Amino acid sequence: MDLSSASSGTLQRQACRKRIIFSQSQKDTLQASFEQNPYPDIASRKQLAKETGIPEYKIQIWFQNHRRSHRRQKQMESGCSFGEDQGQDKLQSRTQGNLPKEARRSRTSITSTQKSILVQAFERNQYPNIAIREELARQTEIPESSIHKWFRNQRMRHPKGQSTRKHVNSLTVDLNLSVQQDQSNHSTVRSTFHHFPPSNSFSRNQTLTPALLLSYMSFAPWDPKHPIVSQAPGVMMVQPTQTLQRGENSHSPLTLLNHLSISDLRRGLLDTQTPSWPQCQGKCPDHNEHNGLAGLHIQHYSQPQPDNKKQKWWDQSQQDLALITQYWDEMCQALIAEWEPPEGTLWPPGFPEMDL
DNA sequence: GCGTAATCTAATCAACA
DNA sequence: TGTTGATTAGATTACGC
Repeated sequence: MDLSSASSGTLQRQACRKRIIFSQSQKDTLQASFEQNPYPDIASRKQLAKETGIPEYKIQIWFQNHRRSHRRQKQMESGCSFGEDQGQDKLQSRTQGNLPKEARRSRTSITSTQKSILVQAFERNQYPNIAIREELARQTEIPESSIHKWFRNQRMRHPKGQSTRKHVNSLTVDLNLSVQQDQSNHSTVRSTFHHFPPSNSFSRNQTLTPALLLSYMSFAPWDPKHPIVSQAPGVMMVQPTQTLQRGENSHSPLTLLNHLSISDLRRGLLDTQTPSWPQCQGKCPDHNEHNGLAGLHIQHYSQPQPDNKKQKWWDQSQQDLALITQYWDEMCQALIAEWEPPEGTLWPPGFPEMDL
């Protein structure tokens, strides 16, 4: 199995373990145990697992969820007051750390071989779905639940910036984005190509977001001392916006050669009030979604996104994309209007006649 | 629509090299 | 003592009834 293949947000459904429904007798057993002790140790959980036939890690999750709903219920009963109950719960939960040695699951020791497998998988995907975790469990002979914990701990302890950067890079690869520097044409002029991805490379799950567009643009080697605007004969190719918008099957990249200042475009985009980036309203629990790129919101595609979120995001992106392309058109038209091709400008073969 | 299983982050404890 | 596996609370998502 290719562990990297199932890593994108497209696997929303497969990403989650199949939900099981406990039978009434199983619930009764768990409930009875909960009333005796809402914090069962590993031995009790294993005993419950044996009695109910439910895997031990699921019992652990059941207790976690049940404690939470129990707390919520108590809060409701006490008029939503964050008072003593919560404090007691917190105290109780924290004292769990002082439980006797046998209360916790024995610490899994991971060998260097096993670790190298996990690290490789982690480098490919920090959020493995159940299929990948189970495959890793099979490969390493470590329980799947321990693998899940290992990834959780690894994400926590791994430098965020590293993963974010890696992620942006992977997006760049995914979208066939490339920035090429032509060093052959002119010895004194920096001719920079900016290839936009073929429009058909934007799938539902690989949305060209404004932030992505900007992050792509930021790859352009902008140097204020050496603006990209060239004084040399050059070529400007602009793919019609409609192709980008309609997603037509065009493989010819949108190319700007020599005459477009990326910083201008970027400034224009940032100055534009209309594109509304998805904002975190109030607190935003998913801190991973913040990478500080110009205060924009970079979607984490490696993490499965809920469908409703994806849909909103997609809808938003469609609107934003339309605005961007509209701005793009305006920019291009302005440039075309102002630009006078120097004598001797060579048009590429098959390049359509432009009505200048 | 609701209850809840499954998942996430963040904080913390504790085993072990 | 630092590293890291295990556990917790709290928040959220989404499945199944």
